[in-house]
Amino acid sequence: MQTALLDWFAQHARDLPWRHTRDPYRILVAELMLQQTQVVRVLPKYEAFLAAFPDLATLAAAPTAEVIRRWAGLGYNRRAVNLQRAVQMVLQEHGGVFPRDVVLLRQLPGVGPYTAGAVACFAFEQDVAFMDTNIRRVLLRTHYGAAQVDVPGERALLAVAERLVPAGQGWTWNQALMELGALICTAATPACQRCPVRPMCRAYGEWQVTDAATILAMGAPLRTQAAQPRQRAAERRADYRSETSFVGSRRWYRGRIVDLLRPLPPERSLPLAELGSQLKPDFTPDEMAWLDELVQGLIRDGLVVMEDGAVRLP
DNA sequence: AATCCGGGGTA
DNA sequence: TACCCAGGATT
Repeated sequence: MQTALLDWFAQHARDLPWRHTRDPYRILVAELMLQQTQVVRVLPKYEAFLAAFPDLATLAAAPTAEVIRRWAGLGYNRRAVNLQRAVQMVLQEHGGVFPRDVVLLRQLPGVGPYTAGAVACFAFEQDVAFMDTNIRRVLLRTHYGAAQVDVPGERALLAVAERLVPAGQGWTWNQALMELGALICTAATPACQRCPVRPMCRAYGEWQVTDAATILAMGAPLRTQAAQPRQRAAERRADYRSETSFVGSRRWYRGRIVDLLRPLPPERSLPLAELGSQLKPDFTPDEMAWLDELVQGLIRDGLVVMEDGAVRLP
């Protein structure tokens, strides 16, 4: 499996900016931006952000409001605050030298199991294993097949990932796994016909059998594609259901508030009542409690500060 | 283990 | 509409 995937990656890897550096600061910026956010949407923001904050010290010293402004369009604005706090911690608690150990990396705000492993691997080229949505999907299919039952837990899957990392090639291997998940072994309609590890993929074998059985039973004409999974319970995240009508949701209003505060000149703040009326045209005083609760949440996240009943970016 | 946290693209 | 995306923090 290793050789086939590494050869494929050498041929088909996308040219992504964060693959040209081993600077842990630049890697961390990329990984924070990429949390739950597609590569194509990070691409236009990444270089612009680094142009504004070229190094760790610049970002650490910048006004948080400016960091939040530069984060516009990426979503999950807490990540911007976490990122700045993380580099401030590197500066203050590690003398400006990025920790290499995943246990220490893990202590930085906004850095969980995935990001700690990714920084250790992609910045410091350590042969570590970690799990993201791409790697998880690829390994589930290759090693556990198409079945939706008896899916392994995260521990077992991580153990599989660790066993696969080729010595001395952790960087390329993990990039390749993620690239395969992003380009070939996609969630809805995997392009098995172009997959370099198809011969050793358990799911592909099972889909072939399913396809053949269908042909026998139905007399269906031969298809060029193997049968595809109709649903993937194990890969499904918890909060997909009823996320309909995002507009008007709490998350949506949080985003609107930050959007309203972003263009304000430095140190200018917006009275709560004014914020309410800008948020929704028919804003009434009895909705003030609702607005205040919303703002309190943003304050807890470090995205907003309030003084004298007026709010602004920190 | 469940929820919350943005936003935009796609079938 | 439902799904999906280089996850993390909180409870």
